[in-house]
Amino acid sequence: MSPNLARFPVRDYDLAATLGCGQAFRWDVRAGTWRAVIQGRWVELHQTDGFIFARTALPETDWRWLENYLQLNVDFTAVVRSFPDDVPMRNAVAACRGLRLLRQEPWECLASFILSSTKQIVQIRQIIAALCARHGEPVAVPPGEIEAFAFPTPAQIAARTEAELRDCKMGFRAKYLLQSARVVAGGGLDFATIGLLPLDGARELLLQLPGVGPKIADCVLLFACGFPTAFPVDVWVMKSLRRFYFRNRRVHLARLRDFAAAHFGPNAGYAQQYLFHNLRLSEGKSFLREPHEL
DNA sequence: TACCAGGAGAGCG
DNA sequence: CGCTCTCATGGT
Repeated sequence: MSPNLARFPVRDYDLAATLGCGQAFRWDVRAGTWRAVIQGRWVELHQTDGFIFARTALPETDWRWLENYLQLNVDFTAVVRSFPDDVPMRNAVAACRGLRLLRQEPWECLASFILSSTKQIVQIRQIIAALCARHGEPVAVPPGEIEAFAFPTPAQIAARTEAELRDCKMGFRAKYLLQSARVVAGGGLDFATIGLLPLDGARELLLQLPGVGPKIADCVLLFACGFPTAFPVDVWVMKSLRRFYFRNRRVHLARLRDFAAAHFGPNAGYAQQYLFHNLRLSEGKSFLREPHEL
């Protein structure tokens, strides 16, 4: 096989749901084919007949970066088996079976979710696309493909002004992104060590960054740092938990966290993603859809 | 047009 | 603490 092509056998993997569900914001889909830039590499994916097919712009000798990103080694059956056997979880798994959690780059994940607060997923995607196009490095793309950009490094963002970032339509989040970028670029936060800490200690470090509260911290811990019990609580998860487990009563975040740890088990973060998406689907929010043909 | 979005921080009692 | 208000911007 050509050195820029690869093929991975998969079971219980819904690539479209996984890439289009709003855990990562840089994927574009066209005719069932997904394109993005991961770790500075242009990559194109599609799924058919039990395989995920990958194409890169440049030759690859080692595909572990992609296998890791897609979490191909995760035993999906074991994850689902670890969920509580109750009606809300059974319904959620049935509704979005094959939805996986990705393993994203920590800085990109952190920056993306700093930009996510009180924004719709479509708008988050637009902000991040603008940020990358203006301040990220161009990457190699195959002939005929449109230009693509790496996610800007902490140093690249730290070197910008708040006004330049605001020009990417991120509003009041510009200040948070800039300040957090300067902390990370200055060595004030090391993602390599965060993954070695206990969950509470790792969360505490992230919470020190401006613009990072409990929800965003847990998104980074779950989506990028490998903490399977991190449990981001946004409005959707709150709504779902209140409806199904708290008789629609209001619940404090700390209490919710204790409940999640006790009830959802070692893959609580995975369970959270299923509850999130099942509620969104039931309320008319879809996964990322292809642009309409004219 | 009006509403609201995968929140966080500051000010208040 | 616990509550409320504000922060920018644009999709629906």
